[in-house]
Amino acid sequence: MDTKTEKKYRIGDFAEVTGLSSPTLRYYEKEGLIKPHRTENGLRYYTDQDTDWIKFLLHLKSTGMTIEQLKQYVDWRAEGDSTIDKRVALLEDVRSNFEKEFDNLQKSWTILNDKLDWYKGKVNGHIEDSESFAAYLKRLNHEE
Amino acid sequence: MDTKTEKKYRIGDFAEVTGLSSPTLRYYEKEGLIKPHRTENGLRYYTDQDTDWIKFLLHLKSTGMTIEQLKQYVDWRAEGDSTIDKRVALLEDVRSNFEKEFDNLQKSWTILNDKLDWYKGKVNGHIEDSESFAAYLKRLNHEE
DNA sequence: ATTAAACTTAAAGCTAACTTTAATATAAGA
DNA sequence: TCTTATATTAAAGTTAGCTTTAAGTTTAAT
Repeated sequence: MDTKTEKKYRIGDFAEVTGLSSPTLRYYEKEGLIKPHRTENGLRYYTDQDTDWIKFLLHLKSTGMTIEQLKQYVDWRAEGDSTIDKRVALLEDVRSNFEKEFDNLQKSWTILNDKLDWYKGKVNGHIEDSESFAAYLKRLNHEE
Repeated sequence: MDTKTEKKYRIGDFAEVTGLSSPTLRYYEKEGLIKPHRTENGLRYYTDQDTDWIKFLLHLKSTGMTIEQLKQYVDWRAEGDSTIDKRVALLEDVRSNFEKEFDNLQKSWTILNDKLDWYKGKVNGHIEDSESFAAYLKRLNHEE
């Protein structure tokens, strides 16, 4: 009566599922971020639960968490519910840094767009050829 | 009748102004991103125009432009108006990549926040202890 | 005039996050 | 059964973007 036959992925298939390479998966394992299962012959295999974790891990990574921080997170998780506060504190710290960086990025995006507008204005002549980009930004109130 | 006495910054002061280190400024110079002036004794100095350029460069950098791409941009700029199309194309390419990455970051930010909410719900008991994070995301319609 | 801080160069070193290599073993399909 | 794909390990190599070092020179303040 097996209520749920778990799908098993070998490293190559799991690499496709996650968008990572096999060497990267082995690297993450070596760094302690994943713990795949093994067949009786010693081959790695991964399950759908591992997929969930990898996806979450990749989101954390793109918010700026380093491998080392992720490792810390994994270790705390393995210790159980007594470390929830630490995990929350870590994630809140990551979020706070990320938000700062995110604001910077928005600013940079604005400046990049301004520059493209400036080029276009220059090319079809509705911005004075003599108006510097710095002056243009000042006029838009986008300078720092 | 000197209509405008330009302020001159030595590398250490310019480092403070830009938030970069002196070695980084020398490195950027070696890579062809800046061309400071020199005193008669060979010391570098920078002007307010250089500040504008560095600020813009740092914005481009944070949108994902590499040193190499910045160097290309600088070279084209030095060639004059005939390369405006190339520069615009480069910046548009950078913008497009940036926008994709930005969407990802927004998604990651959402997931990070969901995780923190999940932890909080778990701790003060209004999320079933048995509800996995994956299930929680599904309930919020935030899964991939 | 002296001294300390700041500058000069070229080259080597560092860090994060992989990627590649080499030599070998296991597994899956015809 | 044979062949080919995929797996195994440990270790070395790569890349971007700086940072540090070493040995000497210039500047600024006392």
